[in-house]
Amino acid sequence: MANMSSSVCMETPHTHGHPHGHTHNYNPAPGRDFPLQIDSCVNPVLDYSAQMERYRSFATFYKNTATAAPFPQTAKIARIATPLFPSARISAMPPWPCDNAMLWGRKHANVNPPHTHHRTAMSRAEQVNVHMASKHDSALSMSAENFLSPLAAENCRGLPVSGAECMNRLKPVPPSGANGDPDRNTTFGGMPGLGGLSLPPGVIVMTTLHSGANSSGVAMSDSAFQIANVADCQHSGSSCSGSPANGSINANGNATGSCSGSASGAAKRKRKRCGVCAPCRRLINCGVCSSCRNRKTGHQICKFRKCEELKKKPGSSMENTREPRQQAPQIPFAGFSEKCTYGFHQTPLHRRRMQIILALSTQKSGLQQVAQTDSDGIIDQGLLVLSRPPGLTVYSEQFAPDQKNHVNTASVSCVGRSLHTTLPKRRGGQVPGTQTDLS
DNA sequence: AGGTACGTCACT
DNA sequence: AGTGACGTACCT
Ligand SMILES: [Zn+2]
Ligand SMILES: [Zn+2]
Repeated sequence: MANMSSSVCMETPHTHGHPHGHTHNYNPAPGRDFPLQIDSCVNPVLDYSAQMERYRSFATFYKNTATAAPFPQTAKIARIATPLFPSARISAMPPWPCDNAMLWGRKHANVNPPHTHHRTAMSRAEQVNVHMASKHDSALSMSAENFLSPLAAENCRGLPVSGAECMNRLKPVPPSGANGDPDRNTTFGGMPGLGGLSLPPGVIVMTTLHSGANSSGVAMSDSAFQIANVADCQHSGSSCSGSPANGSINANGNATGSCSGSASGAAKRKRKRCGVCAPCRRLINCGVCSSCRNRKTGHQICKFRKCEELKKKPGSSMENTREPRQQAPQIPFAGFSEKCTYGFHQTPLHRRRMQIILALSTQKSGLQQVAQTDSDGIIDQGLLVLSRPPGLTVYSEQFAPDQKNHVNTASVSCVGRSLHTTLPKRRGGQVPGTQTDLS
């Protein structure tokens, strides 16, 4: 605690990549991590609009019909979400109506190991996951207090600290994951900056103007939280090429190709989700689609999470067969083989400015970092924050307010992966629940 | 045992 | 095509 402020790592935007000669400096190669940079305001938006419309209708329906707890799992979520969003406990409402504990890394994802799947059209930098559920403020109440005080932006600036100190945060923390009791000091709980003024080890500052189109008044904060299951390549050295048995999300040693037991079981073999497509990377159930609503009897995954591959007919795209050929392109998460939890949060500042915060945490080591916009500036360049290996490297990359669609989109790169989020500009009682699986 | 979700079918 | 239901594979 004494070093709350001293443990802050912060780089200024000019660093643009090689502040300390860290191992994993990010080369902002356009087209690599952010191939959609240019049209990121187009495709994602379309996606957003489509889903938004859909969600609205669902939400409207539920607003009128459902009353207390349309989603019985809410309590569970609230409990699970607590470490990140304390008020969730208070309100007993999840940030979004869904029932997915997996999103917090406590559930197992049944997916094909990456190397057995031939990815098709999925760019890892694709932007997806626009989740919006029309709800009331109750659902939003968790935002501001839960994540970061609006003042934090001001307070976090200009706190030069050596990367070494960031390493202090690397001390192992009991995997809250076990489940059950995610009490404070786990995951984000140990992130002092999220509740008050000081900041966690890493701080990125990305800035932008919040073109608040309308709503001159101050809006409440919105946030989109994401959990990333960072399946990494056995840090240092052996990449995860061969065995899927390393305990990361994609590595549930299942019988993907090897068919456990009976080789010719044929017939009823269930295909498994690819784990890499956009829907697969989405970890949070929307809670409002037909599958979510009908989960009890339908036994179907959320429509927004339905694997693209599984949507295809079993026969098509010889993908289903075995043959790995070569593992899907994977970005090395150097020295980072843990699940990573991250959340975006935006808070309106004075005068149309919007602060975007990215908080990131590994569940096991407790490594935490936060990236956020500051109140004046220019975003463009990302800066990097970090701690050294096996730390995280976070770069702010892009923040783009979209006037027409009233959303803000933020993209950052984290340990080689891009994270993207879309947040509603106005409070409107909408709670984005986006997520991206980084694996 | 219990949860998740794939495959499939019936109904609309 | 969308939805709801069921059986059940595959997990923990
Ligand atoms: Zn859904
Ligand atoms: Zn998939």
